[in-house]
Amino acid sequence: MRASQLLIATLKETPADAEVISHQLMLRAGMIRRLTSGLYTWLPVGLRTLRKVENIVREEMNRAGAQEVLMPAVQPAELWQESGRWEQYGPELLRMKDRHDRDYCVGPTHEEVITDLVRKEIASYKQLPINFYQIQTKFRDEIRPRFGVMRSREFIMKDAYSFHLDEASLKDTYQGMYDAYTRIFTRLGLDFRPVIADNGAIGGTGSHEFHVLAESGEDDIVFSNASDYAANIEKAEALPAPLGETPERPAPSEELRLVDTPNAKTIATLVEQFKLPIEKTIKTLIVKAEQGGLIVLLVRGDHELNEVKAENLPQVAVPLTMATEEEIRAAVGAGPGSLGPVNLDLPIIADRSVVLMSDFGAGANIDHKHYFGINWERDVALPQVADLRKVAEGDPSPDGQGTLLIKRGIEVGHVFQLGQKYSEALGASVLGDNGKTSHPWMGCYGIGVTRVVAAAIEQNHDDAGIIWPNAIAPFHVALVPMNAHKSQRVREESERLYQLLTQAGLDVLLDDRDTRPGVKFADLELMGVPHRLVIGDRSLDKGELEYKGRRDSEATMVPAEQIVDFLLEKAQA
RNA sequence: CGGGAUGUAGCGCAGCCUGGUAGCGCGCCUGCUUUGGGAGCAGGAUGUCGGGGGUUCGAAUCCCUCCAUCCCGACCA
Repeated sequence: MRASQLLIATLKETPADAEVISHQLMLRAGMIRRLTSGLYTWLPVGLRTLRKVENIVREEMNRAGAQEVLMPAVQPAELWQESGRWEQYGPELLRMKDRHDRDYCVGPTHEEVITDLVRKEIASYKQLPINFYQIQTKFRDEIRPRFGVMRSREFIMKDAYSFHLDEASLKDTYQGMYDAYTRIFTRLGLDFRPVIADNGAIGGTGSHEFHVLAESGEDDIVFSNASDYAANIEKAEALPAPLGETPERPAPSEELRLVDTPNAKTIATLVEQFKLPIEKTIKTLIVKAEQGGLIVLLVRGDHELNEVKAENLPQVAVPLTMATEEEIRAAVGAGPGSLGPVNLDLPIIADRSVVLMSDFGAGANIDHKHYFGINWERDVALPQVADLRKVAEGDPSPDGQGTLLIKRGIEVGHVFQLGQKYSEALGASVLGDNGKTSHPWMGCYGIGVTRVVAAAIEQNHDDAGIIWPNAIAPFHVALVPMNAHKSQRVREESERLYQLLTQAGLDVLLDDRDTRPGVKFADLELMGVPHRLVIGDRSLDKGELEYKGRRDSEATMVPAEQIVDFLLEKAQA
């Protein structure tokens, strides 16, 4: 590619509405432009990288035995009504009508369509297992699109769906996909971790997310410092004590007393005003119950509620909804800020750590009053116990080895054992070797292709711009001729190298623009081209070429006759 | 959905408080010079001042309203 024939739409200044670095750099490098909220046009330079990501994903999916299909982006409401998700899916589902007033949606995912295909095309166990994938544009009407292409409304996703006669076969393919994902993200040159994930509302038996580690990530990932345990914080179990140890509740040492706390509406002020250790306080959260009415969740003052764990409790209404102040007053007689377990006539579920507390403080369910010196059993009956809290750094690892660290991650992939939910709902069935029909077991496997591009930048950039891993760079190498307008030799040598390197299989950008070298250097660095060759009379006199890697601080001289091998090696690293 | 902010040339911004007919930097176009790190000089083009309504002799500026975008929140007692 010649730069003179490429839209190099670089920007010197950072557009004001770009928050994260990948969004800023994608705009500045001329990779994308925003059309409107959550919708982006991919410019030529950006598209080259996007296609490279797609191709790596495609190659590895094929290698893993999946078959590529392409399903419609627009889907009929009927299918979604069959699966029950037309009602279930909230406003994220973009719905529309055609000229005949029939309902459609723009697919945020394709379980329904693929299951429909399978129920029509697959009839025998002999055709199983089978795994279909596509690379498709999805639409999710996010409440708040942000971070550019990282959380946009329209995005490209690789989604795969596998079908199996039994659970064992599903687990087999699941492992195959897990391995394929590991190969994909390794080839993409990303620093990633597979982590145990929550199954969410879909249910199923197991799932892993693949996260790219980056400060700007939207998820908290927990790791053990002593084993390979890694999980989304949503899923990480909070142990009451390190495995093998039996936690004990200290004996009471204080009397129960009612204290006036007129200004203590939060844990923070309570701790500050009454010199109470924060781990001797309780947060009393009141949420809507599944059966109607309210239910109380207790978490230690220094802990945070894990919303997903709460939602997974059968008694708690989904989605988790905090009671309003009016509802609390009607049920308790006191307002938020003065709530506690003593004399509380509502069902209570306490976190594991809460029932290990003694001599603690909590609201008295009387406005502006708290009880201090509360002890279980003596002052209030032990409630139902559950794992409710988010783990914190330093907690014991759930696998019994070491303690937990927390890092931020960007979710770029998700593998999921779906079970039979969709095959049952849509009535997909196959005949087994015993002559009986059964609903196939399903797995689904997603990769956020557009998000991968942003995640790669979050992980690979410096002050000058993007630093692409070789595998997804828009160009492997840029040729910068010096003084081309004066030196015929430089022009000819640049052309020759361009042909030579291109024929060697490299993606080469010949910067033949009529601008000053400084402009070219700055643009090429911004765009993240990993390798640069300067062709000038000075070095040609010595039979050399000047090479500089994007991360190098100094250029190095390379004998001209070795340049192809030299670059081939560099571009594979 | 709640709170905050912003909307002026392609991009980044000033002007608004105190109304008088729009400006700066970058970019863009022309010419000359320049060519190893975002060139210099000279000349030039580009704005429904987010939309609509109102106040006024007069509105980018004041008032009302709508829209769009961004940020924060929607996990807290």
